[in-house]
Amino acid sequence: MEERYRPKAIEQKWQRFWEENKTYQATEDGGKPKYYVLEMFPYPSGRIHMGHVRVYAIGDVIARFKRMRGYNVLHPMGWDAFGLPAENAAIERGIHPAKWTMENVAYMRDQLKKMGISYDWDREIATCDAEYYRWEQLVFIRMLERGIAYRKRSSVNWCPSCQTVLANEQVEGGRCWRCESEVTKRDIDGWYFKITAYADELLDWCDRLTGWPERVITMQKNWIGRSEGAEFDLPVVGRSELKFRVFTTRPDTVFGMTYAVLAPEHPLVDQLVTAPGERDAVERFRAEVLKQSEQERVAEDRPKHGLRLSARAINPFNGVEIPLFIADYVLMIYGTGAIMAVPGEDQRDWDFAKTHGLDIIETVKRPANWSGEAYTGDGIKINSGFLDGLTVADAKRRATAWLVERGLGEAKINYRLRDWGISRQRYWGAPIPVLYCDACGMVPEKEENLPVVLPRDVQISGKGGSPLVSHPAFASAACTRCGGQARRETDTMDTFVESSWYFLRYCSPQYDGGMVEPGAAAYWMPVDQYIGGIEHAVLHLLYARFYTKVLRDLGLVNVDEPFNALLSQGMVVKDGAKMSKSKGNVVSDDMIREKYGADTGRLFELFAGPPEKDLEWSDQGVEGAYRFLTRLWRFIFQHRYALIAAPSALSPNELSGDLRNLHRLIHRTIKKVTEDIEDRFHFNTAIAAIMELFNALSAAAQDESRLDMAAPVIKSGVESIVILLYPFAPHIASELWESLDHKTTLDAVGWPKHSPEALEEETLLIVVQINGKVRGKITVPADVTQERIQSEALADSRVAGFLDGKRVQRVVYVPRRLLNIVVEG
RNA sequence: GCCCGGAUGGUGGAAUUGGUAGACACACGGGACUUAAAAUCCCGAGGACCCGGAAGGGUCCGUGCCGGUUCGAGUCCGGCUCCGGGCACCA
Repeated sequence: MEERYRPKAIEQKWQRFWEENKTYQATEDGGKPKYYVLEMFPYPSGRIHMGHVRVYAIGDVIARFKRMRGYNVLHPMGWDAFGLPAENAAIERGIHPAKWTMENVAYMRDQLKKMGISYDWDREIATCDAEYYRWEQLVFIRMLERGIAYRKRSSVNWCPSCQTVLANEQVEGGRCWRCESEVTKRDIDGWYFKITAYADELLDWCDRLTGWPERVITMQKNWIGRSEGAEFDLPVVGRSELKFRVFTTRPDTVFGMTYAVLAPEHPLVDQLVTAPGERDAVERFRAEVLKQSEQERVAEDRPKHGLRLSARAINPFNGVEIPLFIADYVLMIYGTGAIMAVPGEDQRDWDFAKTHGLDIIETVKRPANWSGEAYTGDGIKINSGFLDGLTVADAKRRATAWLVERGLGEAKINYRLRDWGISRQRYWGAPIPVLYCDACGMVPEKEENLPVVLPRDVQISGKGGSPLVSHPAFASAACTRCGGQARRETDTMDTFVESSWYFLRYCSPQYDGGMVEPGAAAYWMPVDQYIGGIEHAVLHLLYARFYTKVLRDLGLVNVDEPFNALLSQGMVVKDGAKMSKSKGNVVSDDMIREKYGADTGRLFELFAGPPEKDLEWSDQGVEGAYRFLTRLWRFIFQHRYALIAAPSALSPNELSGDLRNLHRLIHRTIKKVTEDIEDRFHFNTAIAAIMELFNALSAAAQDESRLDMAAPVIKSGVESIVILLYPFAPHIASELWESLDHKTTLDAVGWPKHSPEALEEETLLIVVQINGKVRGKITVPADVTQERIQSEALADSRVAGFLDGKRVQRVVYVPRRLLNIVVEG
């Protein structure tokens, strides 16, 4: 053992040891319970920095801890290797996306190894590997057969900068999630996954995902946006052949309907409007709506624009004729694209009615001191014919029943969630395995032809769309049905498809009989603990849940949900912004490792705060972590031979006074660190407890005269610290363990158990309060009665001074902790 | 606008179910070592005020603000303020 702590040398030593011994290789055998811990895999964008390291450090603590606790742990790593930045690099620097990606992978893999993260590297995968995405293509064909994948022409979100379509989940406030360009609308043919078919199941399972953070569940529920209501037809006045369907969540308010609105692009509008003058007005209105939807969509409190049509509709409930509008606040994409308007009980309708001078009928009795506009609360129905006197909930049921009895409508559930658009007009992604034949139309690729390999020999210019379109060998192919000339699909899949099942592939990464070897999936799935950033609360995490359910229905896995528990870690922040290359505020992990070592970098990020909170980067904080490891190193170096020589058998009964307290602290620390890691993932307090124990040991070791007697306790304390520190700072812990003359490695040693006997206290510190204020503290034997404590407290001179002869009204005793004497005045 | 979080020393953060607020660490101040500095080690510390020559001792206030429940509130309840996040014409 060297006197100086040289992190670089020992980190290399142990990393080599782990690699050579395949310490972290996971196998399916063993009588141990399995534990699958996974961090969201990274996009190989270049370099890992300390902003990225946090999630891996968290995952590694859990993986190492669980191994020591006797679990068979799967902890894999791979690369989300398809995506736009690779293409952009190709455009900017003329490097092929594949080369750029794999170079980044090589560098980042090396970085992760140098951080000492305990991955089973034999299971590494990259999603751009044809042996990976071929299974996704096979599943695509299966989804196609079942109608879960389908093609349609639709108005889509288009990112002009990325030159591709985006899914709804990938648009944030009208902007692209990646490049923040303003998203526009386009009518385009594309492929969709029918996630809406799973809307109910995705929603129902939200309440069973008890290991997920509440806010992620809330976000997913909101995103799915289930609403129950009714649908029915409104006939058009004087045109018996024409009617339109409306959806409402408030069928109880039908008697308050004073007008109806169609979305501007509603197909009925063209049939309703025949007079040339009105047609022009409609077209002008539509043009205006289309224009504003791009720019003013995000604007707050947008005024509602509408155009009154000459046609009128009939309220089927009371036969009343009502005016009909087209208006921008009704969307074609939700419900039926048409609404009945009830300004009395809907704020949007109220706003519109006010600006257009329309009637407002109240159908729910307002509370006594109500002063608002539209009333959306509960109450008793009024002005509502046969619904009068009912509550809102009862009236909803009655109104719906009324519609059903007459065959006019039905109960209906609508979702905000829309099908997942997966076509991307880009090169660097997994090819969609279908062909278009002039004679046969769309035909799937034959299974034996899979994978449809993404060709490497392309020119990427960034202009004129995907280079696949002009790649003759790829784009033209023989029809799989008639053998005739066919055109291959040149869109590629959204990269979120690859990340929707990578956790499955880790179970059997080499398996060539399908996506996953059934036995391996049955053994490892689901992921027991998933860790990642909150930014994927509705993106990746919703897609992966959906895709898993599809795979389950295809018989490929037998789990309903992919991730049993989720930990959403906070960002690493520096100078008030998230640490990122584009912000220019990154701290390189290479530099941290060079100066302090991987253990220090990890320890700092774990100690600075609980994982779910944002973490403020602090150079001094890193220094502090380094100082702690150095002090520990030096302490063990100094006392090394005494510690090795000291006997280790200990019984609390043989100890007295300070040493017994120290012994108790050791076991209290073991208990606390165990619980902090296992129950709450509060690594910061676990590390604080370790530091506290070390401070106590240092103090005990200073008294040289008693060192002999103290040695066994100190030895036990030091060894406990080294073991407890292992998940956080594995290299230094391993080295210190070895230097204490241990032949087995820490992975084999196992996690310590605290001894309940050691925790027992022979004396108690009782806080004495008078009227709730601390007035004294007394030390009493642990087995003492309340009466005894009370009399001792009253005898305490300080306490007596405060009592000052006042009459005691009441005494509250909290066993073993506190005595509160309540006095008059 | 709606729905979630959050607010504790100079700073990051502790405080298990209501029971000693501020663990641990950073920064800071003082001291030791040193020719000097760095490193290291030791000591101090929420604020205001009081007693004492001093070492030391004491009182009051204090967890964003106002109120409540309780013997006792950082923790529970009601009402606000500010900050962060999500959704935003979804009928």
